[in-house]
This record gives sequence, C-alpha cells and structure tokens, in this order.
Amino acid sequence: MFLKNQVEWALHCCAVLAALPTDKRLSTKTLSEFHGVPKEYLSKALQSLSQAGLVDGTLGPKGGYRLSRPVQDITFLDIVEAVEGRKNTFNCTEIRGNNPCLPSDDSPPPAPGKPCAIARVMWEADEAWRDKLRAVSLETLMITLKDDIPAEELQKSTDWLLSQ
Amino acid sequence: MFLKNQVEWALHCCAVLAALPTDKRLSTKTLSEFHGVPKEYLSKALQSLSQAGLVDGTLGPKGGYRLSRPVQDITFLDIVEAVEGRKNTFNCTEIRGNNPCLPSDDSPPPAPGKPCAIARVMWEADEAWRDKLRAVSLETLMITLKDDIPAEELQKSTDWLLSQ
DNA sequence: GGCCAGCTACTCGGATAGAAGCTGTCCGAGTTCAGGTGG
DNA sequence: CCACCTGAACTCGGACAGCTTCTATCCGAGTAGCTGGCC
Repeated sequence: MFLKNQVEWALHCCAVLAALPTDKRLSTKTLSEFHGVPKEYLSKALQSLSQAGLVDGTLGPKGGYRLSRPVQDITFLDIVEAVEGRKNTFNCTEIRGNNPCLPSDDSPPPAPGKPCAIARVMWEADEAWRDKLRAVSLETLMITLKDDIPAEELQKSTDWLLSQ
Repeated sequence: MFLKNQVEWALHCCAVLAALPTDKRLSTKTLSEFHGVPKEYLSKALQSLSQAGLVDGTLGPKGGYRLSRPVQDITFLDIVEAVEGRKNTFNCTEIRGNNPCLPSDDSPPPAPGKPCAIARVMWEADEAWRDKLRAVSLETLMITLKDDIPAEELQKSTDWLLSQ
C-alpha cells in the first residue's frame, strides 16, 4: 500500500513552481533535469495535475507549466488526489452479505441500510488523513522551506531554473 | 493506492472471533465459508495475524484460531499493520538531492540534516490515519455492532459458527 | 483392558501462475514561437 | 520593410514493454486427536 512516486514528483514540481514568479513557466524537460527523474514519465504526473486544474500548460517554445491558482489555494490533498484519484484506501466488498446462515433475500448487503461498521471505521481514518493534507497549502510549505533551506541555496536554484 | 482485500478479510475474521466465547476456536475452513472467500488465500491473512501475535492457531482436528489477547487490547491498527506491514504510505526518495545546481558533495541528501519538508507533511498525515485506527479496538467494534445488528441475527451467526 | 500404530483433520510454509497496476520508454499529432525568405 | 513559410521546441496523448505486487491455487511437511488393532 504505497503512494506512487509520481505523487512525490508532483509535490516537488508544485513546490518549485510555487517558488517562482507567478508569470514564469517551466517545461517538463527543465523540471525533470532539476529533479533527476525521467522526463517522459514525469510528464504523466504533470498531465494529471493539468487535468485536475492545478497547473496550466501551454504549447510551443517558451511553453511549459505554471500554477493556475494562488499558492494559498492549492493544498497537498489537491495534488495527491490529482495523481492518485479520489477513492478511499479501503475498499469494502460487503462480504458480510455472503454469510451463509442469513436469508440473503432480495436485499443482501443493505440489511441494516448502513455500511458495514468496519468500513465506517476505515473511512473515518481515511478522512483524518485527508484532513491533514487539506490543512497544508503550498503557501504553508514555502514558509517551512524558507526556514529549512539557506536563502543562498534557494537563490541558486531559482537562478538555475530561470536560466534554462 | 489501495489496501489489500486481505485487510478487509482479516478485520472481519477478528470481529467474528471477538464475538465468540474466548475458549472457542474457528478453523480457516469455517471462516472462509462464513465470509464466502477462498480458503487457501484467507489462510495467508490469518497467518499474518498469527505471526503478529494477534491470534493463536493450533493444529489438528478441533484446531483453529482464537484471539490471543482480550478484545480491548487489539486495535484496528494492529490488524491492518499485521497484514500490510508498518511502512509509511509515502516513500521519500530524496529527489531534492538530485538538484544539478547544488554541490552534491559527500553528503547529498542530509544537507540540512532533516528530512524533506514534503515528506514530513505526508508522514504527519500517515500518523493521523494511524491514530484513528489505534483508537478503535475490537471491543469498541463489538459495541457498535450490537447497535447495528438485531440480536436475533447475531445469535443465528454464532450458532452456525459453533455448529461447524 | 491397555498400549501403540495408523488415519484424519488441521495449520504452516513454500512454489507457482495469472491478473493488475506501476514504472519507464517511444513516437506521432498538434501548437506556438523564432528566424529566414521572397515580394 | 513586411508578410509568409518553414523549422524547432514544446505539450499532449496513445501504445508498448518490463517489473513488481496482488490475488489465487496447489501441494508437501508437520502436528494433534481419534480410532482400531494387537498384546
């Protein structure tokens, strides 16, 4: 039960885009070289972000991606769900309906009308996970990063990115 | 990013065992018929539970599994981790170390000594998920089930199980 | 009658195979910009 | 000098292969309890 590493890449790409002036764009090629990951595969992750409306890509030379919303309006959950989908991690197959000693009449699973108690617990845990991710925006991340990384290194990186 | 369905089966099996008198055992065969799932594959899930010390299996006829701890001492997290393992859902590969414009000297990833800020956020969300699962024990589940399911149905199921 | 061998039912573990998803690569189609060419 | 053409750079999307994980099955080894036969 792992998240794809595309999720990691997508998060890092969004972080990089958030650190740039809002009108600048970065190409897949630049982003892939910066992160040292295969370009064509990273492209899939960026396409997912684009379809989810988080980034906006343009064609042609000088084309590339930029964030399509202000940094405070993009959360970790947005990015994770863009790549992974919105399904719950726990998939209830209603096996309680297979119970051989119950009538199993026309309405097998919704006997009490509510979902299985086990699934309810698992889904609540999923929701807690999502709440945590929803609480962190790219803006929050940028503030943390400013504390983590020396300003000089950060400047070097942005210079390198803009020179590509 | 799904949990295996073995997790669902393991949870249901533990719930069934929790509903029984503590000295009774259920065989893999009985459990698989009760839940309508393949016996040999369910056996793998039960083996995981056994290795984690949650259930205790005995050999021979009249053998089978029973919980090895009181119901209030077995949490959902115990069961999920027994089947899925204890790894985080987010696997940080330290791609920030691949940054081509930084020295990449002898110590590439632990530049600031701390893990990547993005990984920290993801791991906190994981921890929130685990906290939720840790908060629900089999005892809690049994109380919920007593409200969900008519006593008559519950009795029918336990009778069927014990008659096998 | 008592003891022992064999049988049965069960767990455990390994081996195996198919299905599905993840990872990674390749290529063609469409789009935009820049630079060059011709009027 | 200006309009148009061409080529380069880029995104997008589909197709494809290799690998890992999940799902499922099968079988042999080991163990415990029961049954039946032998002394």
